[in-house]
Amino acid sequence: MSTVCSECVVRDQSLCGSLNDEELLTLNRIGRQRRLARGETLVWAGEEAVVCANLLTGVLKLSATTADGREQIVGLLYPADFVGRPFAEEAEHSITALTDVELCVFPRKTFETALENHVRMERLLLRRTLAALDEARARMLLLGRKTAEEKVASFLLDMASHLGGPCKPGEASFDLPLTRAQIADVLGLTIETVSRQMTKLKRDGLIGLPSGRMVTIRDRQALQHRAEAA
Amino acid sequence: MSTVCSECVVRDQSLCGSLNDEELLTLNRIGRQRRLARGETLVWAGEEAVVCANLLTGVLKLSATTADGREQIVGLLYPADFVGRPFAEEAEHSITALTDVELCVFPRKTFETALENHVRMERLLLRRTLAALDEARARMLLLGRKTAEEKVASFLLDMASHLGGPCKPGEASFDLPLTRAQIADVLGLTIETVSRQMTKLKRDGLIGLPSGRMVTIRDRQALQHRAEAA
DNA sequence: CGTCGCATTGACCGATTTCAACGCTAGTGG
DNA sequence: CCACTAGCGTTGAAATCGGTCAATGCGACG
Repeated sequence: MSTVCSECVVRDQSLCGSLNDEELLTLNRIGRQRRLARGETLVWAGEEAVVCANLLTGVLKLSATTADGREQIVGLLYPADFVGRPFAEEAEHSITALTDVELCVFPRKTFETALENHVRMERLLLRRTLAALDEARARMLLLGRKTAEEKVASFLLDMASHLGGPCKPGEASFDLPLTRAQIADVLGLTIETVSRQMTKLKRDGLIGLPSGRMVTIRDRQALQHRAEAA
Repeated sequence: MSTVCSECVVRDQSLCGSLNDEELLTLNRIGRQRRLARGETLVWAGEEAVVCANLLTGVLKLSATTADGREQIVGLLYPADFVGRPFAEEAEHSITALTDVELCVFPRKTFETALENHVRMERLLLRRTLAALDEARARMLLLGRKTAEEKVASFLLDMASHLGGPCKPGEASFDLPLTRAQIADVLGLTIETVSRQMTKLKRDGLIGLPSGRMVTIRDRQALQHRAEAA
């Protein structure tokens, strides 16, 4: 893991891509690299939100819970995504590593100041936040109006586009970074329903499940069809 | 409806609150007042997103639909809220008036330029977008993990805080701007379930339903309790 | 080999949907 | 003035999707 921003693996895709070399030096000074093991939590909902970060490698989940412990995953973060919530004293959501993770962490307050001093970065964050809002709303449609089968199909396509490289037309394989329980928490279902829907899709030949977390998209078009209609 | 920004009903609460009088003049020039009747649509999902706006009076809904016509309302907008999606060519959601509405409308492109020239406004939009994202995610928890009763109770409390004036401790009455069908589309339920849950809350004395759209919060605390636990 | 965590499968149950009837209110036109 | 209709809301009965509970399978790891 390099300690120099200019050699960063997500240099051009992350928010920092908006900075020139000189500005990067400033950021370099306030940022700190950090690793999280699978399962570790960076931020706890309800506690003070101390940090922001850029995600370098791995996958994070953003989750909310009811008072009695039901959990809903409200977002997944991938490399180059911005992590955290500037301008909020208290964290609304927990942020937890689904895989081992590398982050470039900033103290939130310091980062907020940096934002104000680097308009282009602020602008980029605005665009990303707007995009995240669109995505969240798309997921509201999924949660509120889609059937279990549609949810699972949509989820698999989503994962494929994030993990299976740039959208290939035909087959694609990838290793799910989530357990069935976590998938259930993304989709607002139970473990059992997720499992049943996946075996159904497998039986119907749309996907393959060679082993535990491995998934192969066999017929992307049919899958897309199931993600939309009843 | 005044045509001068400085006399605007939402002058201080809207995005424009970040502008000084001189800057307001610039915006005054590009903005145009517009009324929508209940049921009229400002933006259609899938079409080019031509406008942004500030909402002056009334309530708007933001909605997404599946290919086969199921609808999910993904947001409600109240006076002083910002309307539209800068930096997107195509609208992801339809924007429709739930009541008669007054707007201050800007051509999207022009508004984007204005944003870039007025950093304080851009900054304010960033904060609002971050807040909207938090809200969307809270609603994801509701859609994915709450029961019908919890959804309806949460919804009523939400409406009360928006329409019943600043959060009074005891009773509060308001006129719902939504039909039962629209409430169902907000909560990811059916009309019938919404109706049944509301009569249940009424039977139990937590709310009153004097006539069609009128609602009285009788016991806010009990209602809050039902919004959270099973 | 035993255990632990995760995944699958089956049987049953129940909350919510679906389908259908009915009621209320407001507007309309005879 | 009063049927008559249209739109919205309520209520009931039946069906269903997904949840719950419980058993089993399967690998990895000590």
